[in-house]
Amino acid sequence: MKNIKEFSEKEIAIYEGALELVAKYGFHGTSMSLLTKEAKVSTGTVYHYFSSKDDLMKKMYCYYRSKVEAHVSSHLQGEKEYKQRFYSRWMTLYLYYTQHPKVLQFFEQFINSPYNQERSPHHFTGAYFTFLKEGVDKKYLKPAKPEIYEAMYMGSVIMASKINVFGSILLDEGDRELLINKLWYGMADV
Amino acid sequence: MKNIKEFSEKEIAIYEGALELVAKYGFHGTSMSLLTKEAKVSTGTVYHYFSSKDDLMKKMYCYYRSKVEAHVSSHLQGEKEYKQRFYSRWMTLYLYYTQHPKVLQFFEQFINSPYNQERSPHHFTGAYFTFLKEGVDKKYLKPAKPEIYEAMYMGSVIMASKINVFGSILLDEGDRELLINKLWYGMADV
Amino acid sequence: MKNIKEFSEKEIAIYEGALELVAKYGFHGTSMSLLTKEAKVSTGTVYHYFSSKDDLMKKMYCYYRSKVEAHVSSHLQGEKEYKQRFYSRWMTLYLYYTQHPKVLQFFEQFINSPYNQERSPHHFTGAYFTFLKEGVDKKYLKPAKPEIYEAMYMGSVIMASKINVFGSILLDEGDRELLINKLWYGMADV
Amino acid sequence: MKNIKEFSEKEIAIYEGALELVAKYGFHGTSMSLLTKEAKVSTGTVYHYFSSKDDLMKKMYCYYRSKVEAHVSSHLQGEKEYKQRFYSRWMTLYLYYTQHPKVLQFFEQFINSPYNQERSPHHFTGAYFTFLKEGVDKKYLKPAKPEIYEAMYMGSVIMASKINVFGSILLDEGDRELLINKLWYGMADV
DNA sequence: GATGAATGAGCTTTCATTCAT
DNA sequence: AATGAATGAAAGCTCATTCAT
Repeated sequence: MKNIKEFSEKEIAIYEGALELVAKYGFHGTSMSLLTKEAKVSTGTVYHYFSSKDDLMKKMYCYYRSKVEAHVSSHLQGEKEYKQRFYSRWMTLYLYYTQHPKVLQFFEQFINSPYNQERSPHHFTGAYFTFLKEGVDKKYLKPAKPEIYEAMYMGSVIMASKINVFGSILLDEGDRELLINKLWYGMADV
Repeated sequence: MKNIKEFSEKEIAIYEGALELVAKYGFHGTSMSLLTKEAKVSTGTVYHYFSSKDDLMKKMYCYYRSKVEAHVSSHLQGEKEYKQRFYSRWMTLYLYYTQHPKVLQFFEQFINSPYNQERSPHHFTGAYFTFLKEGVDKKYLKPAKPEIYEAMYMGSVIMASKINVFGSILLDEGDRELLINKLWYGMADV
Repeated sequence: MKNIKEFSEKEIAIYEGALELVAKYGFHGTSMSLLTKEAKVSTGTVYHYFSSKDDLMKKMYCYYRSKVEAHVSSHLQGEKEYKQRFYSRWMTLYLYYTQHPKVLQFFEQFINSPYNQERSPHHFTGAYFTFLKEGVDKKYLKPAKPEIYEAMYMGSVIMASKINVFGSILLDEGDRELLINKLWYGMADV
Repeated sequence: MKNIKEFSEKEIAIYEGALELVAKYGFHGTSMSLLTKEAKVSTGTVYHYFSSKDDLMKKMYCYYRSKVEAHVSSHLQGEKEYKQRFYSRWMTLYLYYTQHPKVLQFFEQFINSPYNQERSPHHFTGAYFTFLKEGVDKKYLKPAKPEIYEAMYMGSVIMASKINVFGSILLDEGDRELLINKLWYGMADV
């Protein structure tokens, strides 16, 4: 896996500038000229690292997804119990999104746009699906197609994050635990 | 509420053409010039009915939301039991989205774009939220902030639809009922 | 054949502006922004009639070639003798080029550029080649591949025009007749 | 005259890369960035040897013209008769161009572009014009302005080469001799 | 109501050139 | 001498919008 340290200063400045702008103005509203001002690089530099605006957006999606994946992974270290991991995965992602709302907004825009050529239904089709499938295979979760759990688990974490980020209401620690509990209660093979 | 019959042929042609294009090319890729070709109307006609592209997109969102709301409402007629409505609302929306994937794609793009100025976290903040709040108030659902249920209910129906539309897997009738059952099991005050 | 009257005012303004600029600054130096100023039309108008700069240049080549062809044709009316036509064709083209040096310069640049995708070696591969082939077939010219005559005839008319246009010397009426005489003397089957 | 041995490896690589690209893509299409890839040198290296793209093109024209001039000269050694030289000059240039079509294409593009600031009508205004003038002065050719002969001689050799290079037809040894014969017949003071 | 040619600001991208290494 | 990342002016082109018909 590509190490984050491999990115040059300029590349990171571009990614960070673009994140700011896409969250604020959307893909359409993020013009190259705005980006060069925000990231404080020249047009030529953007095109030195990326072959087109599309290419930038696709690589940017990979960049932030790697970051979030690394973040979630590092928060799961040492947890062995499935139920504990079920809580942690949900909560870590939720907290990341609510603390980094621009990443969430970027992901949501990307996933629902024509940039998403693999047509993934959400941001973490890999690791999270595997985790839920493991739950079914090892009988922590009641027998069912893992996609059913994927819809419930990913749907709720993303929607809860969006309610927090977009809306006015804030779910406190207790609310969040309640939600995961209900999910677990509905899904687990007690 | 504006009756669907009030729309002129041209207006509908514009909405339908735009739906096609937004699903295929996104907001960015849906230019007015492409739209006039797709809808077989002149530029002038579009600007006769809509004051700008923004105006078109916002009215188009209302148009399709009204259609879906009317569709859902008509499927709930005569159902009195909360649990029955809990099933029907979820299922009807799911079936509508999987049968009209372009509407889903349009809604998702709209909600996550800067066009969504009210910053709604999903497509049916009104009726569906009210329905879930009613469940809490009337104690059909365990006591909790209705937003918790909103995240679980709306998150799962949208995510399940997207898994069907974007992905390769198809949830059959049994799968769908299983999913709603798990939701109900997690949320209901049995 | 497309009648010149079918071209709109704007199209002609574009062709005339482009001719001016290509003659002065070459293809590379003829930017769209210069062209819109010269032709007094907007960028959009250029792209309304032509799909790209390449497309404009190709259509422009056809436009001026048609004009020159029509000019030459109209000067040959009523001439029956091959030798007389041999003189007239050469002279009419020479006079046209020296009186419209920008057309000559445009043609020469076009023919030698990658725009010339049919890889014609000169501007009038059709009518002039046919005329020389007729000369061989009907034995007005000594038996030989018509391409030999094409090289001599077209080469000399274009080079003579260029010597006049680019250089400082002017060939007078007598000089021109001398040249055609020598050509005829070399080529004709006396 | 600058000896070819004085050019460094890099300079030659640049000239050869540029020849390839100009023949393929024209002046416009030959960007410095393409050139550095083709010639396998860095941008800095190009700007070490040439002060600008214009400078490169002008020096490149001199470079290849020197090569062709040297080639033609070496083929004329020992020939004393005017008629023999008349044949050899034409034939040698023709053979060089048909064997090095990219040089011909480069010359033609250069001559007809704004790079040609001296506005030479063809590639060898020096030596070839002098040779034809000598023919008139020494009465090998009929009395006439040497420009008349220049148009016929240079026009035919360049056009014949272009017919071969661009077109499908190949003139064989006999055809070529026929052509020069006709030229000579038209021009010479028998 | 309906048309589509015309507009021009602003878009994405290119490219000759510089300069620190 | 040689490199190539960085620059930014300017290129080709798009596109929301206007308006005379």
